[in-house]
Amino acid sequence: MGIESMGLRESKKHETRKLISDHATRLFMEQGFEQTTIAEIATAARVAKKTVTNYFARKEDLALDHHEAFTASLARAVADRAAGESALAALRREFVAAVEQCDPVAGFAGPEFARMIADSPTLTARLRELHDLREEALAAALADDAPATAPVIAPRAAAALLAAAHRLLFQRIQELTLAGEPNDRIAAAVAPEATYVFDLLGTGLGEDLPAAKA
Amino acid sequence: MGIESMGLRESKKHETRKLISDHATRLFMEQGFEQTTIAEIATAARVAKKTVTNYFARKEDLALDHHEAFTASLARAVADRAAGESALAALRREFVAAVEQCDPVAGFAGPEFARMIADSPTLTARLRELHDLREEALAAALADDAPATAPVIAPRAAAALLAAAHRLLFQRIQELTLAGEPNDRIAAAVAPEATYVFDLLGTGLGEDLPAAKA
DNA sequence: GCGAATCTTACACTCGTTGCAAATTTAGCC
DNA sequence: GGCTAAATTTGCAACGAGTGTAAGATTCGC
Repeated sequence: MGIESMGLRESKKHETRKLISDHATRLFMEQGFEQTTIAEIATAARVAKKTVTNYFARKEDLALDHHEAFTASLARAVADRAAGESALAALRREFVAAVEQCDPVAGFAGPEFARMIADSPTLTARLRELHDLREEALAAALADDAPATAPVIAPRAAAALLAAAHRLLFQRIQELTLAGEPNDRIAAAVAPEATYVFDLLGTGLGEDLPAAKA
Repeated sequence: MGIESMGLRESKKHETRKLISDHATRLFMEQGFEQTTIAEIATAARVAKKTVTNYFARKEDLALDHHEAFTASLARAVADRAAGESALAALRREFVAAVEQCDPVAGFAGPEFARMIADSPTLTARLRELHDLREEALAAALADDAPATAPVIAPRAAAALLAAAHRLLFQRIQELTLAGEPNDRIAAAVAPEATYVFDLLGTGLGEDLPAAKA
């Protein structure tokens, strides 16, 4: 159902929310997250400070709002995969595709956005939490498909490793973004690294990888 | 060098820090982390509130103070391993040993302590950060041993997977502690799960593990 | 002792967050 | 259109974490 199908009250709520969020994002980019106060955002959006905190329970939510797509991405890829495809193959395919189209879900954000997160301990912590939620959702999806004979830890173990791979590559993309690399060069650099990481996930660390001590 | 070898000033600083930390820990256990205020801790320790925040920059540090041993544990196990032993083998051995002796570094804490963390979003976030720092330290240690021919992502990839395994098993121990299990039963339950997880790390997820979709 | 360095303290302040009740706006109905 | 009920916005007050500052107290090196 779209905006047209809701009443005036509900539609105004969406407007107000977007109004606040837009001003917040702009100020965060201009001044940084920690340097911007909620009172400042309220003034810019011409609403009461309490209205801001009514819509967004925590300040972090003003910057990292629509995380639903992010936290659900891995679980969805697993749940939606074709019959016979392994979870690893599905997640690998998903990541490669996301890199090709520079999907924000994979870590592609503007340099300003990446800078905003990197400069803020609060946002960095929140992002860590989102990675965790993503892993939990993945574990639940894997548990749905797990054979009854598998140990109970199996889906969580697979989720931990798969989510760790995605998180590492996400951070790598962020890192290159912060270094000023354009998206196409980032994609070119990360693609072979993704191949390496997912191959590693498939075949294991082995007994002497990355290296036995000389 | 021990306490006896330092001057009066330094020795009093240690006393004051321990005094504050002890009162804080006691109050956290009695009332919960979020329910205890810094002012309350200061009053209990008979010092100024500012003295508390001088010693402990953040409230979380009052509960999770000596994290050095934790964040360095994986990197140290890798750096100290015998010649010829793989990083995976060393970390596996390290974890098994930690479980056998119910080491807090592996996740063994009293039920009250586990409850304190689980009930506090602040402490949970801080613990997440400590897991992250531990992974970073491990990546640095692995990078020291990595052959020059390996891709730059290799040590970070191995660290991400190895740290994810340790984090998962840590959480599992916490979870069983919260469920009221005694340490010996936790160790008995986690040992085979550790075997499973580290085997998985060694051999990889494969192409149809944990399961291809039916 | 005595000056210098350091630690402790009190005070004031900013900011995120919450609770509450009044004022405003919208919804549903006559 | 007008009226009541519900929801939203607002202002105000308060709490708690964290910071800066300057004065007082303690310790150090000589």
